[in-house]
This record gives sequence, C-alpha cells and structure tokens, in this order.
Amino acid sequence: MPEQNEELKRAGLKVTLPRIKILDILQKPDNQHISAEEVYKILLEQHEEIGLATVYRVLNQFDDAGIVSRHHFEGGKSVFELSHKTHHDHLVCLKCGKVVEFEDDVIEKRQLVIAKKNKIKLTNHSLYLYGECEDEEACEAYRTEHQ
Amino acid sequence: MPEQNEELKRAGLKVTLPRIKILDILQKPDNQHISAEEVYKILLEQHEEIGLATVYRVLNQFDDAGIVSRHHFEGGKSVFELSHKTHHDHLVCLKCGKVVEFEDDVIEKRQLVIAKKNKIKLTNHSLYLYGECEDEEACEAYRTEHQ
DNA sequence: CCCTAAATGTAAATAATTCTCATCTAGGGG
DNA sequence: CCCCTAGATGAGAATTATTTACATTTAGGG
Repeated sequence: MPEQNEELKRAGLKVTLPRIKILDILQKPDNQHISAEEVYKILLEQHEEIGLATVYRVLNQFDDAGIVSRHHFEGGKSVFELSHKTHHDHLVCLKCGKVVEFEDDVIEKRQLVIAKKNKIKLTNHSLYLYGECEDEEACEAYRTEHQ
Repeated sequence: MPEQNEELKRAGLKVTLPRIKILDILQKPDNQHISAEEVYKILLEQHEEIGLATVYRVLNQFDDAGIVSRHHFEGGKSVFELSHKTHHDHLVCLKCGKVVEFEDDVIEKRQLVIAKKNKIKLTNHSLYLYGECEDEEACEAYRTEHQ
C-alpha cells in the first residue's frame, strides 16, 4: 500500500493511521457511496479507536484534496466515494438502495449548451436519477443483503 | 384568494391561518426556492405568530400534497417552490445565488433511455447545474441585492 | 533524536429538522 | 348556529448530521 501513502502525501496530508484506515475502507468495492457514519461503524468493527469527528475531518480533507467526492442523495446525509474514476452520474433504486454509475455524453453536452445559453460558466453539476428496479425479486434480495 | 382555500381543501388540509400565510409567501415571485427558515423570517416581519415547527410541518404537508416540491441545493438545507408549473431543472450561480429554471427534452429523453438500459423504472430525478455568471457585474449586483 | 506544526479524541456546540404534548380551532353533524 | 372531535398549533425538548474547541499526541523534516 505505498500508493496509498503517496496519495496522502500528494494531498499534503501526513500519513496517519486514521487516514490510512479510512482510505482503506473507501477502496473496498462494497463501500462505494458510503456515509461518514458508516465509515465510523466499520472502524468500530475493526476495533480501531478513531473518533467520529476524525472521520468527518478526514473525509472533508479527502474531498478538498479531490481524493473523494461528496454526494447529497435524497435523505439528508452526505455520502462519499473515491474520485479517481472519470466523471459519472448516479442512478439510484429507492427501494433497495442500489446505485448504478453512468456517464452520458449527450447529457453532458446539453448541459454545456444550456449553461452557455444562460450566460453561466458551468463549474460542476449533480444529476441523480431515482427509480425502482424492474426486477422486483433481485431488488428485494439486494435490499435484505444490504440490511 | 378562494383558489388558495380550494388548493388546501383538495389536499385534505384544513384552511388555517398559518397555511394561508405560508402559501401566500410561496406565491410571491421573489420567494421561489425559499427555505423553511426564510419563510419563518418573513412571517416574523409580518408579525405573524407562527412557530418554526409549524412552518416545517406545513411545508412537508405541502410537499406530500404536491403543492410544493423540495430541492436539496448544495449547502445542506432544503428549499421549496410551488410545483404547479411543469417539470424543470435548475441552474444555480454559486456566487450570487441566482437560480434559472430550464427544461430540456433531449436530457429528459436520455434519462429514460439510461434508466431502461439499467432495468430501473424512473420515478423522478434531480439535475442541478452549478456555475458562475459570465457577467460579473450583474452577478455582484444580484448578490448584494439579495443579501 | 527533537521540535513544531499538524493531527487526534473527547465532549461540547451548531444547524437543520422533527417530535412531544398541552392547548386550541376548523368545520361537519345535529 | 352551536358543539364536539379530529386535526392543527406553539413552545420547547429531542434528534440527526456535522463542526468546533481544546488539551494531548504524533509525523516527519532538520
């Protein structure tokens, strides 16, 4: 995991246990779109003595550094995901909570057109599609599995 | 304002002073995309003795009833707007806070395609474009005017 | 190895929103 | 037109998500 340390150093952050552990958690495929609270719970399960405030602080620093990006899904709390991937938007099933990432050039281009038409220079955007899985069985299964 | 009372009755809500006053505020063109706190402040200025809890309750009821729709702009708090208009998305200037509403058929259609491709039945979506006014003077002026 | 700026843990503080509960009132039924 | 009750309200306590204060600890450059 020397690349991890590199990532922290590049961001001007000291390499500390909390940061390594949190980065570790964020890198697990299961933990995409995770909230601060959930990160904290996982740390507890790992018997790491890391405070919730530190989790929030570290996630904010990661966000500032561009290591993660923050999303506001419906329901209030923020969720985070590693941002080394290319830009993408989200499709969320409101029943089972499954999140699908997608990228659509047509939509991206239209956004630029719309912004320009309104004389605004686009800096970023958020697009969330909400719906329900067509396959109800798979949906139900996914939901129970992810508590 | 009998149409207002009608709107409340249709939603199964008793016609009460707080509801009338809040609906009144929401109908002013200046008060599009207003937060609960802001509604409360206006009520105070009008010397109406309406509690903040009531403002939240009423806005939630209006949302449930489809009278308003709720948006989560960046920055945490929810804003509300009357929803009698047709569907539209939002373009927000992060410097002056100006909000432009737009509707784009191309984007709408692409969303349906993307959802279908992922076997999800789309129920709703949120699209916010964030940027900065190209005309900096107008932007600054707008900002100072809207405190 | 040492020193300092940066990081951390704990607990208290904030912010947005919801809930509790005692009191009040809109409006349908008599 | 009055009365009664389900529904509405106000005040403040409670919750939830997040940030801050502060005393203590530690990473890592010199």
